[in-house]
Amino acid sequence: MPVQPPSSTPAHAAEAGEAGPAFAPLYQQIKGLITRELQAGTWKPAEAIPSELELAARYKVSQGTVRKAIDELAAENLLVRRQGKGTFVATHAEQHIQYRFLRLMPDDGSDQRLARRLLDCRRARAPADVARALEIKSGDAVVQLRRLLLMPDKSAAPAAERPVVLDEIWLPGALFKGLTAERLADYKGPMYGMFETEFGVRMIRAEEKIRALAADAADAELLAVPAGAPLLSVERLSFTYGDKPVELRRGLYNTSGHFYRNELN
Amino acid sequence: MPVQPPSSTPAHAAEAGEAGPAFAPLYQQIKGLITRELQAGTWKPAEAIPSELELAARYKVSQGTVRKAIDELAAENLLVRRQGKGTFVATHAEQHIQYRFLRLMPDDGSDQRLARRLLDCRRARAPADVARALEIKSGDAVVQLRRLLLMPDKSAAPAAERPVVLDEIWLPGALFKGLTAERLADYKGPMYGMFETEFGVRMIRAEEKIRALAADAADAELLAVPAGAPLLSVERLSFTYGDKPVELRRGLYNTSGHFYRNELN
DNA sequence: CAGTGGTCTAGACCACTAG
DNA sequence: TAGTGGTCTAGACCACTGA
Repeated sequence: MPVQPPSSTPAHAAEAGEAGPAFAPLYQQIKGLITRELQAGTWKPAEAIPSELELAARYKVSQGTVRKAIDELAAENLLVRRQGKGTFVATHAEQHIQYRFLRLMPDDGSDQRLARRLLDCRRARAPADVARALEIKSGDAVVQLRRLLLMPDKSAAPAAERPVVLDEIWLPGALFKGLTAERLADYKGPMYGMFETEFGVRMIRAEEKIRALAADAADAELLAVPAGAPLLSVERLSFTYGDKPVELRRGLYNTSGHFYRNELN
Repeated sequence: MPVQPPSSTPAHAAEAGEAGPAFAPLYQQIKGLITRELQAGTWKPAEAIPSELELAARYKVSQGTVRKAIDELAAENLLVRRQGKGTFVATHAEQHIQYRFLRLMPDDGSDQRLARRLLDCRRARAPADVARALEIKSGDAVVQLRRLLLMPDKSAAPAAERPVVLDEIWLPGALFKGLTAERLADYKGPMYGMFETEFGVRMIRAEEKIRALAADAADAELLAVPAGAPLLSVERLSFTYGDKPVELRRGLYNTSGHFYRNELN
Protein backbone atom coordinates (compact mmCIF):
# COMPACT_ATOMS: atom_id res chain seq x y z
CA MET A 1 0.00 0.00 0.00
CA PRO A 2 1.67 3.17 -1.17
CA VAL A 3 2.10 5.90 1.38
CA GLN A 4 2.63 9.48 0.38
CA PRO A 5 3.99 12.44 2.29
CA PRO A 6 1.29 14.79 3.64
CA SER A 7 1.51 17.41 0.96
CA SER A 8 2.18 15.18 -2.04
CA THR A 9 -0.85 12.96 -2.34
CA PRO A 10 -1.65 12.15 -5.98
CA ALA A 11 -5.34 11.75 -5.22
CA HIS A 12 -5.55 8.13 -6.28
CA ALA A 13 -3.35 6.97 -3.40
CA ALA A 14 -5.23 8.86 -0.72
CA GLU A 15 -6.89 5.75 0.59
CA ALA A 16 -4.73 3.71 2.94
CA GLY A 17 -3.22 5.25 6.07
CA GLU A 18 -1.27 2.12 7.00
CA ALA A 19 1.95 2.47 9.00
CA GLY A 20 4.18 1.58 6.06
CA PRO A 21 7.70 2.55 5.13
CA ALA A 22 8.79 6.13 5.77
CA PHE A 23 7.64 8.73 3.28
CA ALA A 24 9.52 8.28 0.07
CA PRO A 25 8.80 8.25 -3.65
CA LEU A 26 6.16 5.69 -4.52
CA TYR A 27 8.45 3.64 -6.70
CA GLN A 28 10.91 3.30 -3.85
CA GLN A 29 8.18 2.03 -1.60
CA ILE A 30 7.23 -0.49 -4.25
CA LYS A 31 10.88 -1.45 -4.55
CA GLY A 32 10.93 -2.03 -0.82
CA LEU A 33 7.83 -4.22 -0.97
CA ILE A 34 9.29 -6.31 -3.76
CA THR A 35 12.57 -6.63 -1.89
CA ARG A 36 10.67 -7.87 1.15
CA GLU A 37 9.05 -10.60 -0.93
CA LEU A 38 12.43 -11.65 -2.26
CA GLN A 39 13.88 -11.66 1.21
CA ALA A 40 10.95 -13.66 2.56
CA GLY A 41 11.36 -16.17 -0.24
CA THR A 42 7.86 -15.66 -1.65
CA TRP A 43 9.46 -15.68 -5.08
CA LYS A 44 12.36 -18.11 -5.27
CA PRO A 45 15.58 -17.80 -7.31
CA ALA A 46 15.11 -18.57 -11.02
CA GLU A 47 11.33 -18.20 -10.71
CA ALA A 48 9.30 -15.52 -12.48
CA ILE A 49 7.74 -12.80 -10.37
CA PRO A 50 4.24 -11.53 -11.24
CA SER A 51 3.97 -9.39 -14.36
CA GLU A 52 4.26 -5.63 -14.17
CA LEU A 53 0.55 -5.16 -14.75
CA GLU A 54 -0.26 -7.72 -12.07
CA LEU A 55 1.98 -5.96 -9.57
CA ALA A 56 0.61 -2.58 -10.56
CA ALA A 57 -2.90 -3.80 -9.83
CA ARG A 58 -1.84 -5.44 -6.58
CA TYR A 59 -0.10 -2.33 -5.28
CA LYS A 60 -2.65 0.06 -6.76
CA VAL A 61 -0.12 2.06 -8.75
CA SER A 62 0.52 2.50 -12.44
CA GLN A 63 2.64 0.16 -14.50
CA GLY A 64 5.26 2.89 -14.96
CA THR A 65 5.82 3.09 -11.24
CA VAL A 66 6.27 -0.66 -10.87
CA ARG A 67 8.55 -0.50 -13.85
CA LYS A 68 10.85 2.03 -12.28
CA ALA A 69 11.06 -0.05 -9.10
CA ILE A 70 11.94 -3.17 -11.08
CA ASP A 71 14.43 -1.17 -13.17
CA GLU A 72 16.44 -0.42 -10.07
CA LEU A 73 16.25 -3.96 -8.74
CA ALA A 74 17.43 -5.24 -12.12
CA ALA A 75 20.30 -2.76 -12.04
CA GLU A 76 21.29 -4.22 -8.67
CA ASN A 77 21.23 -7.73 -10.13
CA LEU A 78 18.41 -8.87 -7.89
CA LEU A 79 16.04 -9.38 -10.80
CA VAL A 80 16.55 -10.25 -14.45
CA ARG A 81 14.19 -9.07 -17.16
CA ARG A 82 13.52 -11.18 -20.22
CA GLN A 83 11.45 -9.60 -22.92
CA GLY A 84 8.38 -11.57 -23.82
CA LYS A 85 8.87 -14.01 -20.94
CA GLY A 86 8.77 -12.12 -17.69
CA THR A 87 10.93 -10.89 -14.84
CA PHE A 88 12.90 -13.48 -12.90
CA VAL A 89 14.62 -13.68 -9.56
CA ALA A 90 18.36 -13.69 -10.17
CA THR A 91 20.19 -16.89 -9.32
CA HIS A 92 23.70 -18.25 -9.08
CA ALA A 93 22.59 -21.85 -9.45
CA GLU A 94 22.11 -21.95 -13.19
CA GLN A 95 24.45 -19.23 -14.34
CA HIS A 96 27.19 -20.05 -16.78
CA ILE A 97 29.59 -17.87 -14.90
CA GLN A 98 31.52 -20.25 -12.68
CA TYR A 99 32.71 -17.74 -10.12
CA ARG A 100 30.40 -14.82 -9.42
CA PHE A 101 32.84 -12.49 -7.74
CA LEU A 102 36.22 -13.78 -8.93
CA ARG A 103 37.95 -11.17 -11.05
CA LEU A 104 41.02 -13.18 -11.90
CA MET A 105 41.92 -13.39 -15.58
CA PRO A 106 44.68 -15.39 -17.24
CA ASP A 107 47.41 -13.32 -18.92
CA ASP A 108 46.65 -14.91 -22.27
CA GLY A 109 43.01 -14.14 -22.90
CA SER A 110 41.94 -17.79 -22.58
CA ASP A 111 38.87 -18.48 -20.48
CA GLN A 112 40.19 -21.61 -18.90
CA ARG A 113 37.89 -22.88 -16.18
CA LEU A 114 39.52 -23.33 -12.81
CA ALA A 115 39.17 -26.66 -11.01
CA ARG A 116 38.43 -26.86 -7.29
CA ARG A 117 40.11 -28.97 -4.64
CA LEU A 118 38.70 -28.91 -1.14
CA LEU A 119 41.43 -28.97 1.48
CA ASP A 120 39.34 -29.11 4.60
CA CYS A 121 35.95 -28.27 6.04
CA ARG A 122 35.33 -28.12 9.73
CA ARG A 123 33.15 -26.54 12.37
CA ALA A 124 34.90 -24.12 14.68
CA ARG A 125 34.44 -21.20 17.04
CA ALA A 126 34.66 -17.76 15.47
CA PRO A 127 37.87 -15.87 16.23
CA ALA A 128 37.35 -12.26 17.25
CA ASP A 129 38.19 -10.73 13.86
CA VAL A 130 36.00 -13.16 11.92
CA ALA A 131 33.13 -12.63 14.36
CA ARG A 132 33.39 -8.88 13.98
CA ALA A 133 33.23 -9.07 10.21
CA LEU A 134 30.28 -11.50 10.19
CA GLU A 135 28.50 -9.56 12.92
CA ILE A 136 28.18 -12.55 15.20
CA LYS A 137 29.57 -13.09 18.68
CA SER A 138 33.14 -14.14 19.22
CA GLY A 139 33.12 -17.88 19.84
CA ASP A 140 29.90 -18.52 17.94
CA ALA A 141 29.80 -21.57 15.71
CA VAL A 142 31.24 -21.10 12.23
CA VAL A 143 32.12 -23.33 9.32
CA GLN A 144 35.65 -22.98 8.07
CA LEU A 145 36.66 -24.22 4.63
CA ARG A 146 39.89 -24.09 2.77
CA ARG A 147 40.26 -24.90 -0.86
CA LEU A 148 42.47 -24.48 -3.89
CA LEU A 149 41.54 -23.29 -7.36
CA LEU A 150 43.77 -24.88 -9.95
CA MET A 151 44.50 -24.21 -13.57
CA PRO A 152 44.90 -27.13 -15.94
CA ASP A 153 48.44 -27.08 -17.34
CA LYS A 154 48.42 -28.69 -20.73
CA SER A 155 52.09 -28.08 -21.40
CA ALA A 156 53.00 -30.65 -18.77
CA ALA A 157 52.91 -34.35 -19.56
CA PRO A 158 50.81 -35.90 -18.34
CA ALA A 159 48.35 -33.05 -17.75
CA ALA A 160 49.08 -31.36 -14.42
CA GLU A 161 47.31 -28.69 -12.41
CA ARG A 162 48.87 -25.46 -11.26
CA PRO A 163 47.42 -23.95 -8.06
CA VAL A 164 46.37 -20.33 -8.53
CA VAL A 165 44.13 -19.44 -5.60
CA LEU A 166 44.12 -20.53 -1.97
CA ASP A 167 40.83 -19.62 -0.31
CA GLU A 168 39.97 -19.69 3.37
CA ILE A 169 36.23 -19.29 3.88
CA TRP A 170 34.28 -18.56 7.06
CA LEU A 171 30.51 -19.00 7.22
CA PRO A 172 28.16 -18.42 10.15
CA GLY A 173 27.25 -21.83 11.56
CA ALA A 174 23.67 -20.79 12.25
CA LEU A 175 22.94 -20.37 8.54
CA PHE A 176 24.88 -23.36 7.21
CA LYS A 177 23.84 -26.20 9.50
CA GLY A 178 24.31 -29.33 7.46
CA LEU A 179 27.35 -28.22 5.47
CA THR A 180 29.93 -31.00 5.20
CA ALA A 181 32.91 -31.82 3.04
CA GLU A 182 30.91 -34.59 1.35
CA ARG A 183 28.03 -32.35 0.34
CA LEU A 184 30.49 -29.80 -0.97
CA ALA A 185 32.37 -32.37 -2.97
CA ASP A 186 29.19 -33.89 -4.40
CA TYR A 187 27.70 -30.61 -5.51
CA LYS A 188 28.20 -29.73 -9.14
CA GLY A 189 28.21 -26.10 -10.14
CA PRO A 190 29.21 -22.95 -8.34
CA MET A 191 29.47 -22.89 -4.56
CA TYR A 192 27.20 -19.86 -4.38
CA GLY A 193 24.60 -21.86 -6.28
CA MET A 194 24.75 -24.50 -3.56
CA PHE A 195 24.44 -21.90 -0.82
CA GLU A 196 21.33 -20.69 -2.56
CA THR A 197 19.54 -23.95 -3.24
CA GLU A 198 20.68 -25.87 -0.18
CA PHE A 199 20.76 -23.16 2.47
CA GLY A 200 18.61 -20.38 1.10
CA VAL A 201 21.44 -17.87 1.33
CA ARG A 202 21.83 -15.62 -1.70
CA MET A 203 24.90 -13.43 -2.13
CA ILE A 204 23.98 -9.95 -3.33
CA ARG A 205 27.14 -7.92 -3.23
CA ALA A 206 30.61 -7.96 -1.71
CA GLU A 207 33.38 -5.70 -0.52
CA GLU A 208 37.04 -6.54 -0.97
CA LYS A 209 40.25 -5.37 0.64
CA ILE A 210 43.26 -6.09 -1.50
CA ARG A 211 46.90 -6.10 -0.48
CA ALA A 212 50.22 -7.53 -1.56
CA LEU A 213 52.05 -9.77 0.89
CA ALA A 214 54.82 -12.34 1.01
CA ALA A 215 53.89 -16.02 1.09
CA ASP A 216 54.60 -17.77 4.38
CA ALA A 217 55.98 -21.31 4.35
CA ALA A 218 52.61 -23.10 4.55
CA ASP A 219 50.87 -21.00 1.92
CA ALA A 220 53.91 -21.17 -0.35
CA GLU A 221 53.83 -24.94 -0.25
CA LEU A 222 50.13 -25.14 -1.09
CA LEU A 223 50.46 -22.68 -3.96
CA ALA A 224 53.71 -24.22 -5.18
CA VAL A 225 55.67 -20.97 -5.03
CA PRO A 226 58.88 -20.12 -3.18
CA ALA A 227 58.44 -18.95 0.40
CA GLY A 228 58.38 -15.17 0.41
CA ALA A 229 56.94 -14.91 -3.09
CA PRO A 230 54.60 -11.93 -3.51
CA LEU A 231 50.91 -12.88 -3.45
CA LEU A 232 47.73 -10.92 -3.86
CA SER A 233 45.69 -11.04 -0.67
CA VAL A 234 41.97 -10.54 -1.25
CA GLU A 235 39.72 -10.32 1.77
CA ARG A 236 36.11 -10.47 0.68
CA LEU A 237 33.03 -9.89 2.78
CA SER A 238 29.80 -10.92 1.05
CA PHE A 239 26.32 -9.75 1.92
CA THR A 240 22.76 -11.03 1.50
CA TYR A 241 19.53 -9.07 1.63
CA GLY A 242 19.49 -6.25 4.14
CA ASP A 243 23.26 -5.83 3.95
CA LYS A 244 23.73 -8.76 6.25
CA PRO A 245 27.28 -10.19 6.03
CA VAL A 246 27.22 -13.95 5.50
CA GLU A 247 30.63 -14.93 4.21
CA LEU A 248 34.18 -13.92 4.94
CA ARG A 249 36.71 -15.14 2.45
CA ARG A 250 40.45 -14.69 2.51
CA GLY A 251 42.07 -15.49 -0.79
CA LEU A 252 45.70 -15.66 -1.76
CA TYR A 253 46.19 -15.30 -5.50
CA ASN A 254 49.31 -16.25 -7.41
CA THR A 255 49.46 -13.44 -9.97
CA SER A 256 52.41 -14.70 -11.97
CA GLY A 257 50.12 -15.99 -14.73
CA HIS A 258 46.90 -14.17 -13.87
CA PHE A 259 45.81 -10.70 -12.94
CA TYR A 260 42.92 -9.16 -11.04
CA ARG A 261 40.79 -7.19 -13.46
CA ASN A 262 38.84 -4.17 -12.33
CA GLU A 263 36.73 -1.55 -14.06
CA LEU A 264 36.41 1.97 -12.74
CA ASN A 265 33.59 4.32 -13.55
CA MET B 1 16.62 14.01 -35.57
CA PRO B 2 15.13 10.77 -34.32
CA VAL B 3 15.08 7.87 -36.71
CA GLN B 4 12.75 4.96 -36.28
CA PRO B 5 12.82 1.45 -37.70
CA PRO B 6 10.46 1.00 -40.69
CA SER B 7 7.55 -0.55 -38.84
CA SER B 8 7.71 1.41 -35.59
CA THR B 9 7.16 5.00 -36.53
CA PRO B 10 5.26 6.96 -33.85
CA ALA B 11 3.80 9.30 -36.43
CA HIS B 12 5.35 12.44 -35.00
CA ALA B 13 8.86 11.35 -35.95
CA ALA B 14 8.04 10.42 -39.49
CA GLU B 15 9.65 13.52 -40.94
CA ALA B 16 13.40 13.35 -41.36
CA GLY B 17 15.06 10.66 -43.42
CA GLU B 18 18.60 11.73 -42.51
CA ALA B 19 21.37 9.09 -42.48
CA GLY B 20 21.64 9.04 -38.70
CA PRO B 21 22.62 6.36 -36.23
CA ALA B 22 21.43 2.83 -36.89
CA PHE B 23 17.87 2.03 -35.89
CA ALA B 24 17.63 1.95 -32.15
CA PRO B 25 15.26 3.10 -29.43
CA LEU B 26 14.64 6.83 -29.63
CA TYR B 27 16.13 7.55 -26.23
CA GLN B 28 19.36 5.85 -27.26
CA GLN B 29 19.57 8.01 -30.36
CA ILE B 30 19.05 11.07 -28.16
CA LYS B 31 21.73 9.77 -25.84
CA GLY B 32 24.05 9.51 -28.79
CA LEU B 33 23.28 13.06 -29.89
CA ILE B 34 23.97 14.41 -26.41
CA THR B 35 27.19 12.43 -26.21
CA ARG B 36 28.29 13.94 -29.50
CA GLU B 37 27.77 17.44 -28.11
CA LEU B 38 29.81 16.56 -25.04
CA GLN B 39 32.54 15.10 -27.18
CA ALA B 40 32.57 18.12 -29.46
CA GLY B 41 32.80 20.42 -26.46
CA THR B 42 29.58 22.29 -27.21
CA TRP B 43 28.81 22.03 -23.51
CA LYS B 44 31.94 22.29 -21.39
CA PRO B 45 32.71 20.56 -18.07
CA ALA B 46 30.91 22.12 -15.08
CA GLU B 47 28.50 23.97 -17.38
CA ALA B 48 24.76 23.34 -17.46
CA ILE B 49 23.30 21.69 -20.52
CA PRO B 50 19.91 22.85 -21.86
CA SER B 51 16.89 21.89 -19.80
CA GLU B 52 14.98 18.71 -20.50
CA LEU B 53 12.08 20.60 -22.04
CA GLU B 54 14.44 22.59 -24.22
CA LEU B 55 16.14 19.43 -25.45
CA ALA B 56 12.80 17.72 -25.97
CA ALA B 57 11.70 20.60 -28.18
CA ARG B 58 15.00 20.68 -30.02
CA TYR B 59 14.99 16.97 -30.79
CA LYS B 60 11.21 16.84 -31.32
CA VAL B 61 10.61 14.14 -28.73
CA SER B 62 8.83 14.11 -25.40
CA GLN B 63 10.43 15.12 -22.13
CA GLY B 64 10.26 11.53 -20.89
CA THR B 65 12.43 10.33 -23.74
CA VAL B 66 15.08 12.97 -23.13
CA ARG B 67 14.86 12.10 -19.47
CA LYS B 68 15.66 8.46 -20.07
CA ALA B 69 18.66 9.40 -22.20
CA ILE B 70 19.97 11.74 -19.52
CA ASP B 71 19.29 9.10 -16.86
CA GLU B 72 21.73 6.77 -18.52
CA LEU B 73 24.36 9.44 -19.06
CA ALA B 74 24.07 10.40 -15.41
CA ALA B 75 24.48 6.75 -14.42
CA GLU B 76 27.69 6.72 -16.44
CA ASN B 77 28.95 9.81 -14.62
CA LEU B 78 29.00 11.92 -17.75
CA LEU B 79 26.28 14.24 -16.47
CA VAL B 80 25.21 15.32 -13.01
CA ARG B 81 21.62 16.23 -12.21
CA ARG B 82 20.85 18.88 -9.63
CA GLN B 83 17.21 19.30 -8.76
CA GLY B 84 15.95 22.82 -9.23
CA LYS B 85 19.17 23.93 -10.91
CA GLY B 86 19.72 21.91 -14.01
CA THR B 87 21.85 19.16 -15.50
CA PHE B 88 25.60 19.71 -15.61
CA VAL B 89 28.53 18.26 -17.45
CA ALA B 90 30.56 16.20 -14.98
CA THR B 91 34.00 17.56 -14.12
CA HIS B 92 37.11 16.59 -12.23
CA ALA B 93 38.28 20.15 -11.83
CA GLU B 94 36.07 21.22 -8.96
CA GLN B 95 35.39 17.92 -7.29
CA HIS B 96 36.25 17.45 -3.67
CA ILE B 97 37.48 13.98 -4.37
CA GLN B 98 41.22 14.36 -4.74
CA TYR B 99 41.88 11.21 -6.71
CA ARG B 100 39.12 10.10 -9.05
CA PHE B 101 40.17 6.52 -9.60
CA LEU B 102 42.41 5.83 -6.60
CA ARG B 103 40.87 3.12 -4.44
CA LEU B 104 43.53 3.14 -1.75
CA MET B 105 42.26 3.45 1.83
CA PRO B 106 44.27 3.77 5.03
CA ASP B 107 43.89 0.86 7.47
CA ASP B 108 42.58 3.18 10.14
CA GLY B 109 39.50 4.78 8.62
CA SER B 110 41.11 8.23 8.47
CA ASP B 111 40.71 10.14 5.23
CA GLN B 112 44.17 11.58 5.21
CA ARG B 113 44.90 13.44 2.00
CA LEU B 114 47.94 12.24 0.14
CA ALA B 115 50.58 14.74 -0.92
CA ARG B 116 52.20 14.65 -4.36
CA ARG B 117 55.85 14.85 -5.28
CA LEU B 118 56.78 14.99 -8.94
CA LEU B 119 59.91 12.97 -9.67
CA ASP B 120 60.32 13.71 -13.33
CA CYS B 121 58.46 14.72 -16.45
CA ARG B 122 59.92 14.28 -19.86
CA ARG B 123 59.05 13.78 -23.50
CA ALA B 124 59.97 10.43 -24.95
CA ARG B 125 59.24 7.93 -27.70
CA ALA B 126 56.57 5.35 -26.93
CA PRO B 127 57.91 1.87 -26.24
CA ALA B 128 56.03 -0.90 -28.01
CA ASP B 129 53.91 -1.97 -25.05
CA VAL B 130 52.92 1.59 -24.14
CA ALA B 131 52.09 2.36 -27.76
CA ARG B 132 49.90 -0.71 -28.02
CA ALA B 133 47.92 0.24 -24.92
CA LEU B 134 47.46 3.86 -26.01
CA GLU B 135 46.66 2.83 -29.58
CA ILE B 136 49.38 4.98 -31.08
CA LYS B 137 52.39 3.98 -33.17
CA SER B 138 55.51 2.65 -31.52
CA GLY B 139 57.99 5.52 -31.33
CA ASP B 140 55.33 8.24 -31.34
CA ALA B 141 55.85 11.14 -28.96
CA VAL B 142 54.66 10.58 -25.42
CA VAL B 143 54.96 12.39 -22.13
CA GLN B 144 56.30 10.29 -19.29
CA LEU B 145 55.85 11.35 -15.68
CA ARG B 146 56.83 9.73 -12.46
CA ARG B 147 55.61 10.84 -9.10
CA LEU B 148 55.14 9.78 -5.50
CA LEU B 149 52.06 10.02 -3.33
CA LEU B 150 53.00 10.50 0.29
CA MET B 151 51.16 10.19 3.53
CA PRO B 152 51.85 12.73 6.25
CA ASP B 153 53.31 10.88 9.23
CA LYS B 154 52.45 12.80 12.35
CA SER B 155 54.04 10.30 14.72
CA ALA B 156 57.47 11.34 13.49
CA ALA B 157 59.10 14.49 14.81
CA PRO B 158 59.32 16.71 12.98
CA ALA B 159 56.45 15.77 10.67
CA ALA B 160 57.70 13.42 7.96
CA GLU B 161 56.12 11.93 4.87
CA ARG B 162 55.84 8.25 4.15
CA PRO B 163 55.73 7.28 0.45
CA VAL B 164 52.75 5.09 -0.38
CA VAL B 165 52.39 5.14 -4.15
CA LEU B 166 54.90 5.33 -6.97
CA ASP B 167 53.20 6.20 -10.25
CA GLU B 168 54.63 6.07 -13.74
CA ILE B 169 52.34 7.81 -16.19
CA TRP B 170 52.38 7.77 -19.99
CA LEU B 171 50.36 10.27 -22.03
CA PRO B 172 50.08 10.60 -25.81
CA GLY B 173 52.21 13.60 -26.81
CA ALA B 174 49.76 14.70 -29.45
CA LEU B 175 47.10 15.47 -26.85
CA PHE B 176 49.34 16.99 -24.17
CA LYS B 177 51.51 19.42 -26.08
CA GLY B 178 52.54 22.03 -23.54
CA LEU B 179 52.77 19.75 -20.51
CA THR B 180 55.84 20.53 -18.43
CA ALA B 181 57.03 19.87 -14.90
CA GLU B 182 56.48 23.53 -14.04
CA ARG B 183 52.86 23.59 -15.12
CA LEU B 184 52.25 20.37 -13.23
CA ALA B 185 53.84 21.70 -10.08
CA ASP B 186 52.00 25.02 -10.30
CA TYR B 187 48.58 23.48 -10.76
CA LYS B 188 46.49 23.16 -7.64
CA GLY B 189 43.87 20.44 -7.47
CA PRO B 190 43.64 17.02 -9.05
CA MET B 191 45.74 16.14 -12.07
CA TYR B 192 42.67 14.99 -13.97
CA GLY B 193 41.21 18.44 -13.38
CA MET B 194 44.24 19.94 -15.07
CA PHE B 195 44.01 17.54 -17.99
CA GLU B 196 40.44 18.70 -18.41
CA THR B 197 40.83 22.46 -18.18
CA GLU B 198 44.27 22.78 -19.77
CA PHE B 199 44.15 20.09 -22.42
CA GLY B 200 40.48 19.35 -22.93
CA VAL B 201 40.94 15.70 -22.12
CA ARG B 202 38.29 14.22 -19.83
CA MET B 203 38.72 10.79 -18.26
CA ILE B 204 35.52 8.78 -18.41
CA ARG B 205 36.37 5.31 -17.21
CA ALA B 206 39.35 3.08 -16.65
CA GLU B 207 40.42 -0.55 -16.60
CA GLU B 208 42.95 -1.89 -14.15
CA LYS B 209 45.12 -4.98 -14.01
CA ILE B 210 46.29 -5.74 -10.51
CA ARG B 211 49.12 -8.02 -9.43
CA ALA B 212 51.45 -8.60 -6.53
CA LEU B 213 55.17 -8.33 -7.16
CA ALA B 214 58.45 -7.91 -5.34
CA ALA B 215 60.04 -4.46 -5.21
CA ASP B 216 63.20 -4.09 -7.25
CA ALA B 217 66.09 -2.06 -5.85
CA ALA B 218 65.14 1.27 -7.44
CA ASP B 219 61.45 1.10 -6.57
CA ALA B 220 62.24 -0.09 -3.05
CA GLU B 221 64.43 2.92 -2.48
CA LEU B 222 61.78 5.38 -3.68
CA LEU B 223 59.06 3.76 -1.59
CA ALA B 224 61.35 3.35 1.43
CA VAL B 225 60.78 -0.38 1.72
CA PRO B 226 63.28 -3.26 1.71
CA ALA B 227 64.20 -4.63 -1.70
CA GLY B 228 61.97 -7.60 -2.46
CA ALA B 229 59.10 -6.31 -0.34
CA PRO B 230 55.69 -7.26 -1.78
CA LEU B 231 53.98 -4.41 -3.59
CA LEU B 232 50.64 -4.04 -5.29
CA SER B 233 51.11 -3.37 -9.00
CA VAL B 234 48.20 -1.50 -10.56
CA GLU B 235 48.26 -0.95 -14.31
CA ARG B 236 45.51 1.46 -15.27
CA LEU B 237 44.35 2.38 -18.74
CA SER B 238 42.02 5.40 -18.79
CA PHE B 239 39.61 6.30 -21.57
CA THR B 240 37.90 9.44 -22.85
CA TYR B 241 34.83 9.73 -25.02
CA GLY B 242 34.49 7.05 -27.63
CA ASP B 243 36.52 4.55 -25.59
CA LYS B 244 39.72 6.21 -26.72
CA PRO B 245 42.64 5.33 -24.41
CA VAL B 246 44.49 8.46 -23.29
CA GLU B 247 46.50 7.51 -20.24
CA LEU B 248 48.52 4.52 -19.17
CA ARG B 249 49.52 4.50 -15.54
CA ARG B 250 51.62 1.97 -13.71
CA GLY B 251 51.34 2.30 -9.97
CA LEU B 252 53.21 0.51 -7.22
CA TYR B 253 51.34 0.64 -3.93
CA ASN B 254 52.83 -0.05 -0.52
CA THR B 255 49.96 -1.89 1.14
CA SER B 256 51.46 -2.21 4.60
CA GLY B 257 49.33 0.65 5.92
CA HIS B 258 46.73 0.90 3.18
CA PHE B 259 44.53 -1.43 1.18
CA TYR B 260 42.85 -1.33 -2.21
CA ARG B 261 39.11 -1.23 -1.69
CA ASN B 262 36.71 -2.70 -4.19
CA GLU B 263 32.99 -3.25 -4.36
CA LEU B 264 31.46 -6.12 -6.29
CA ASN B 265 27.91 -6.24 -7.57
C1' DC C 1 7.80 34.01 -8.59
C1' DA C 2 9.43 31.21 -12.79
C1' DG C 3 12.31 27.51 -14.11
C1' DT C 4 14.45 23.16 -13.18
C1' DG C 5 14.58 18.29 -12.29
C1' DG C 6 11.62 14.35 -9.95
C1' DT C 7 7.46 11.56 -9.67
C1' DC C 8 3.22 9.57 -11.33
C1' DT C 9 -0.45 8.43 -14.40
C1' DA C 10 -3.05 6.51 -18.45
C1' DG C 11 -2.93 4.91 -22.62
C1' DA C 12 -0.89 3.62 -27.03
C1' DC C 13 1.92 0.73 -29.71
C1' DC C 14 6.09 -2.22 -30.41
C1' DA C 15 9.04 -6.62 -30.08
C1' DC C 16 9.56 -10.88 -28.35
C1' DT C 17 8.00 -15.57 -26.59
C1' DA C 18 5.32 -19.51 -26.44
C1' DG C 19 1.26 -22.32 -26.84
C1' DT D 1 -2.96 -15.35 -30.48
C1' DA D 2 -2.42 -13.79 -25.81
C1' DG D 3 0.79 -12.26 -22.54
C1' DT D 4 5.14 -10.30 -21.40
C1' DG D 5 8.55 -6.61 -21.12
C1' DG D 6 10.19 -2.21 -23.87
C1' DT D 7 9.34 2.35 -25.76
C1' DC D 8 6.99 6.73 -26.21
C1' DT D 9 3.78 10.35 -25.35
C1' DA D 10 1.13 14.11 -23.03
C1' DG D 11 -0.03 16.10 -19.19
C1' DA D 12 -0.33 16.72 -14.23
C1' DC D 13 1.70 17.90 -9.96
C1' DC D 14 5.65 17.93 -6.66
C1' DA D 15 10.19 19.68 -4.52
C1' DC D 16 13.88 22.43 -4.96
C1' DT D 17 16.59 26.60 -6.41
C1' DG D 18 17.46 31.35 -6.97
C1' DA D 19 16.10 35.96 -8.32
